Amino acid sequence: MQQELKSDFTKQLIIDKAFSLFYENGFKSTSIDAIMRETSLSKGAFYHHYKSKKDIGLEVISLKVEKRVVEGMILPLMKKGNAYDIIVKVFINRLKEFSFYDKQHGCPMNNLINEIGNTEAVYQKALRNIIEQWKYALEQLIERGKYENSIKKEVSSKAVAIYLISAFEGIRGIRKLYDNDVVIEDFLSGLSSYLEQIRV
Amino acid sequence: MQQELKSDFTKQLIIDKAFSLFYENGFKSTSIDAIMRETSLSKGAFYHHYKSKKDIGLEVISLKVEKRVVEGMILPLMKKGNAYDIIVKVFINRLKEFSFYDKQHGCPMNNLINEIGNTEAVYQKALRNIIEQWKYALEQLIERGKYENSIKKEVSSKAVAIYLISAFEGIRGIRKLYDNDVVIEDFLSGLSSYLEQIRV
DNA sequence: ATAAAAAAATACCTGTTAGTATGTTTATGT
DNA sequence: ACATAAACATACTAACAGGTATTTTTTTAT
Repeated sequence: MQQELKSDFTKQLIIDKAFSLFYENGFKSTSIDAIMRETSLSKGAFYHHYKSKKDIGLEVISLKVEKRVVEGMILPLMKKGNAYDIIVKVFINRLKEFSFYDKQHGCPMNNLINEIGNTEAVYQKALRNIIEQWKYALEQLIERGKYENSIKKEVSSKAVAIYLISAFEGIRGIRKLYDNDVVIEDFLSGLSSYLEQIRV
Repeated sequence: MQQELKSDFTKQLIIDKAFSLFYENGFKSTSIDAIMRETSLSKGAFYHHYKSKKDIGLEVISLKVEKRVVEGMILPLMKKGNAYDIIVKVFINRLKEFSFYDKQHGCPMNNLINEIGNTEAVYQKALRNIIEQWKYALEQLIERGKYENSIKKEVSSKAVAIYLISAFEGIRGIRKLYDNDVVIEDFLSGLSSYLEQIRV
């Protein structure tokens, strides 16, 4: 039992450090050596727990990246309350509240989508799965908003959902090119106006 | 004179092959050896014309990537005609007309933004420069549309411009995760509705 | 024709990479 | 207590990376 705890702890440590390095320097630029240097463990420890770099990449996507999107963008959509208000709150507030570090490094998911999203089918599938979850939750909320009469009945839930997600991921990338938030402020203004148009 | 032509030809060949490989496999995953294998020339030829990988990266950005965005998304905005119609045409049509290859590999600029946009100041600047040109041209066109009464006077040109660009780049990344165009069709529906809202 | 310079090729160097083979330490079940 | 297996460490390999040094080939100006 003590052994299992130790194993779980080590695996979690490796995943956490791997996520940070992938986020800061990219997936391809991060070596197994660099990850294990961060954990203060050896390469032997890594290959005892994971079978390849691809393996840890998939673990990071499904455990860390997905968790981040679920907690930051999906679960908040499922709360009770006015559907329109929830969308505004989640999209606008999340963008406003990113740390400097997060703004500088962009969206971990979007970074991976653009760096390795079309290189290997397994990465593609793991990342697509996150987008699908997000898209589905947002579509459901918009449907609810139409039903509860806080969102216009004429809008297409699918269309609004993918349009919102695309815009959000897009600005997260573009912001990486700047040293200030001007571009985010303009974006927020555009987003607010857009949301006004789907409001009932 | 013959020598200069030869030199120019070789440099262009290297840039073209480098662009294709960066686009298909990413910047970091593309080696100088791989580029020169494509040109059927030697490494010596590469280092005769360029001083480093960073050097060719910047050349590809400012000559190939920028050209692509300018020709595909910026110059078409500057044509004569109804401003609103031009925006619809450029954004909708361009997205519809991408080849399978282009849809699969995403936007070369967006790929680079997310892969190396925050690693080196020189890359950041070169890529930011393209975004700024695009943003400026779009803002100008929206202003013209307001003046000519094809676009609502209440909208913020800056806000609409960055919102449109973000959404466009965002969907180009997300599309990489899929094997079909469903996500693009939904996006186009969302984009059309959005544009309807800024129409006078 | 020939010297100088540009273009390109060859061979190499040093560091890094993912991954393996093999050993040592630590926990576990009997 | 002891055999077994898991956890981890050490040392290595083979391929590949970016870059350099040096030589050969081609062009150009005189």
